[in-house]
Amino acid sequence: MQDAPSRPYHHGDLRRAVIETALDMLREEKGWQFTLREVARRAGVSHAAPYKHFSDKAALLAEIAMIGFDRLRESLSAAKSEAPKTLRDEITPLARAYVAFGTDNPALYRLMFSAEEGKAVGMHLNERALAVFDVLVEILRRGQAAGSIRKRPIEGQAAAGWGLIHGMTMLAIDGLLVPEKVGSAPLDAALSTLLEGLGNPAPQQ
Amino acid sequence: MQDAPSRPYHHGDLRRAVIETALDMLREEKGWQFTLREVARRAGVSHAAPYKHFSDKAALLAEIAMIGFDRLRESLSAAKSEAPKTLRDEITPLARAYVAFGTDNPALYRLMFSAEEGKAVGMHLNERALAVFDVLVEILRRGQAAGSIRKRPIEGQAAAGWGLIHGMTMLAIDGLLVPEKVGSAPLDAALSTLLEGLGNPAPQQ
DNA sequence: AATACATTGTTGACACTGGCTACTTAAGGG
DNA sequence: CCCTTAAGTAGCCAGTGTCAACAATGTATT
Repeated sequence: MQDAPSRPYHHGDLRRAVIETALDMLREEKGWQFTLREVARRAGVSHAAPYKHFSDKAALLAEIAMIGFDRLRESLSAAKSEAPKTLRDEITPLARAYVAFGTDNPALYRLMFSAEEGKAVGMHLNERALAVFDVLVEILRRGQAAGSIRKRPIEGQAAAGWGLIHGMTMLAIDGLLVPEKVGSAPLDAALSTLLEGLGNPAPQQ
Repeated sequence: MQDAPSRPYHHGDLRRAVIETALDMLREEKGWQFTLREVARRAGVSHAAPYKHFSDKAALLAEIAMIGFDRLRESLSAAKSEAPKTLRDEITPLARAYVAFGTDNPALYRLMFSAEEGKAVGMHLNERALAVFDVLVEILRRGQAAGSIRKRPIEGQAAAGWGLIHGMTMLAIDGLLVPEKVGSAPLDAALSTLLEGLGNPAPQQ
């Protein structure tokens, strides 16, 4: 990590630098144009340098998408509340963190869910995506065990949860959650409806 | 509409043909690479011909996105049941038609929700997108009036509905609704949860 | 009917970008 | 001192959007 005014011939840690630069680009531009040359340019290296670390554009993209899922998971872990009293207390911060991740990294989030960007990679990618799904399943399972959640097939409940959050995230990214139509806090409102669908009639608010 | 072996110099209705060809392409390829030249090629005209009907690539794209929303609306109208007895009977076919539209036209659906593909167009595009939203609001409003739906702010309920359907559609397009994780009929299951969140406790199933 | 005009196509080219591939050059490690 | 690694330079090749000039066809006007 040398910061010498005249950079040394060898960058030292270009692989990481390229990934970081790419992530920065995806954070800034919603518009999804991603060129290797541009990444190299912004990383301050020649346009062919990345090829020493990534066999292919698709390879870089795939790795970035995976990292995206990892970071999403970190965001969710960080947002996890310690001793949630109600299901709402448990889910709300997670949902907010999820949507925030999407709106903070619009192009990255789209990339993560574009699939078929490498076929063979698809498997691993799906694994990581479905790992996020598992977090939700876990919460619901505990909720059912504790009796705060209706006894329904968990997959269906989790599908509803993931679908809702994913959908709200996408709509938010696309600027479609305009307040005039959808109210001031659409996510919270939607969550309320979801929670009423998940929770047992009695105890929940 | 002449089918003469040697096509006449003038296509006759190229504008429509270009749009139709483009829609075909978007229906086939999930992978979202869309070039004017390819459209022209497949439409059987020279690569510059489309410029007589569309000032710009963005213009064509914008028009196609709008048509996409129109067709989505038609699909929904066609799926509307006549005399639905329950809220579930009313919403299920609509939701299925919505998701089916997405999975049948993956690239088109993505295009419709990519926004910023023309800025100025964004307004009109959003109008049409939100028109779909209004369909949902209408159903919910009647449901509330009839007493089959909880009295909550409608925007929130509609946001939950749209978010859920949109999210499920996206997940389906991306092949993320794998049965092992998410069950055999994830949409129906998710709808059940949603409906339990929307409906009043007593009458609903 | 003949001619002018507007439409709608074709051809060809330009500018540019972008992925990728040699080949060359620096630097560090055995 | 050599050899591997990691960077730079140069360039190829394929596309793409777009424009300008030309050709065919239909339409209106005289």
